[in-house]
Amino acid sequence: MASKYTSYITIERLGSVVGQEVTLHGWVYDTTGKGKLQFVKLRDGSGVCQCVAFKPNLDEEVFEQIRSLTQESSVSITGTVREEPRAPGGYELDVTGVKIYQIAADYPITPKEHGTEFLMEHRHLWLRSARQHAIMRIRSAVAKAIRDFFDGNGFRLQDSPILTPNACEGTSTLFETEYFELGKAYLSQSGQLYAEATAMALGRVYTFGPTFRAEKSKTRRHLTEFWMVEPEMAYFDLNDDMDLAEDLVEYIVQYCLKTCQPELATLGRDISKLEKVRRPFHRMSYSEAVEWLNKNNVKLNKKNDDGTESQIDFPWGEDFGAPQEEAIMEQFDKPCIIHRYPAEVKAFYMKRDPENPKVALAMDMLAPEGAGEIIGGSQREDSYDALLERILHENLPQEAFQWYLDLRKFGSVPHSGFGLGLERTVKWISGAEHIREVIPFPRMIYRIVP
RNA sequence: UCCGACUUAGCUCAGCCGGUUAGAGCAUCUGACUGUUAAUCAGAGGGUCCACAGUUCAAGUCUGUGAGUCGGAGCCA
Repeated sequence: MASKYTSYITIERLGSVVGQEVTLHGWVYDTTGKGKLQFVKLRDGSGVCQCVAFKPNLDEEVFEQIRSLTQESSVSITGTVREEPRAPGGYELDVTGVKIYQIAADYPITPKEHGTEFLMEHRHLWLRSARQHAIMRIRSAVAKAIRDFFDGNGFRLQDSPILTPNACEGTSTLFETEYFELGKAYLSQSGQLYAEATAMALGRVYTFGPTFRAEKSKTRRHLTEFWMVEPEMAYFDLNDDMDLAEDLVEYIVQYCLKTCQPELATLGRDISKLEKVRRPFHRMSYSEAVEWLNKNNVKLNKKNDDGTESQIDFPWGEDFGAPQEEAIMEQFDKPCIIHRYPAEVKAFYMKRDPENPKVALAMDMLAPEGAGEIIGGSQREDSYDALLERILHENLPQEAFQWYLDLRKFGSVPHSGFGLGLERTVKWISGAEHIREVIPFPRMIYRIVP
């Protein structure tokens, strides 16, 4: 990576200084030795470089300092860069000098196996290990791909508020806090309503920030605090919305393939699966999906009144759960968009399909390899009367939504948008087992430390 | 909120049908070693068996209650 801040060399740029004496600044990743020969793997955030100290070639004092280094000690090591096929990474440093900042004692995360509970308690240190380091670099790349994609397509970044006066969709449980004399405030579960307002001002906008859900979810794909990007576009209908979602996801995946090969290799990710993520993706309507489920005998587990369970054909009108989505996705090796869900199971602001008022112009994008839902979106209701009717029907406080209704009063236009979950996308691309591994400090129902 | 699992050394785990002084590997410390990749070899130290109550001659092991953690469902990104 080009940078003007090159006052010292970093490990990822070692290839450009072969034969020269340089000083690396970092932390001891691992040490091993064989008497007069000592190996120190040094990491500096950009990579890992093996440094070799051979006693007969060095001052007694320098060799003893090298020998005293422990895992995660902070140190600057000077030496000559050499190409060395035996070294991981291909380059090696022949040590000539060392400056110790701190000898670290009893670093808890050893190169041996650990359980996730232990690692999560040491999340602040776990981030230094190779797998987590690779995942965090992929997360950074996904975020950059998202910003590049929108910035390059005429979108403007418009931040939406995190403190909000009311529930956005009225369904999910929110974190609550006192807000001076104005009563209760809630942490935002979506910036969408505000994005609709800024889209009416700037045409195409996106909000990208943290979002909060107080649901007591305990699964490997849920966080209570996660990052979501939400584009909102004036004069986009549902088809435009789905096209944009496909373009975005294709761009993100291809960008990671282009810029994160070493990270994907560290994670042992099957690249060929990601290479297949090319437009066009699969699409099917909810009704087609229900038909497919019943044709393929994917039954719905239904609890009877007496507590027993029975398996029934999937009834039109019921929302899909994880088992249905997984069954549908098993047949695909790239994402699939399911659109036109029953209006009853979807949010109040989604526009009904003029051709079939029973369904909403909604869409979800499911990712393959069991990654599940990464996008949810819709064309928005743009008729004042229809939106007001929905608000009243859902028993939402009309006053709180007056500004939102105003958008349908003063120059209402067809418009659409969606939300893409950053962590779910990173989890899919990196192949991480659990969503808690793809955000530096995950917030989950039973964990807020560290 | 519902269902299920787990808790023994710093870490990962074993511990039989309840039976003597609690086991291994790794990590740590000491020593040997010129190419290690989770090095190897020799030695040393390291335990409130999650907590409380109960059954029993005897509980890490059986029973009950509680706590903590994890997984799944629902909700959704």
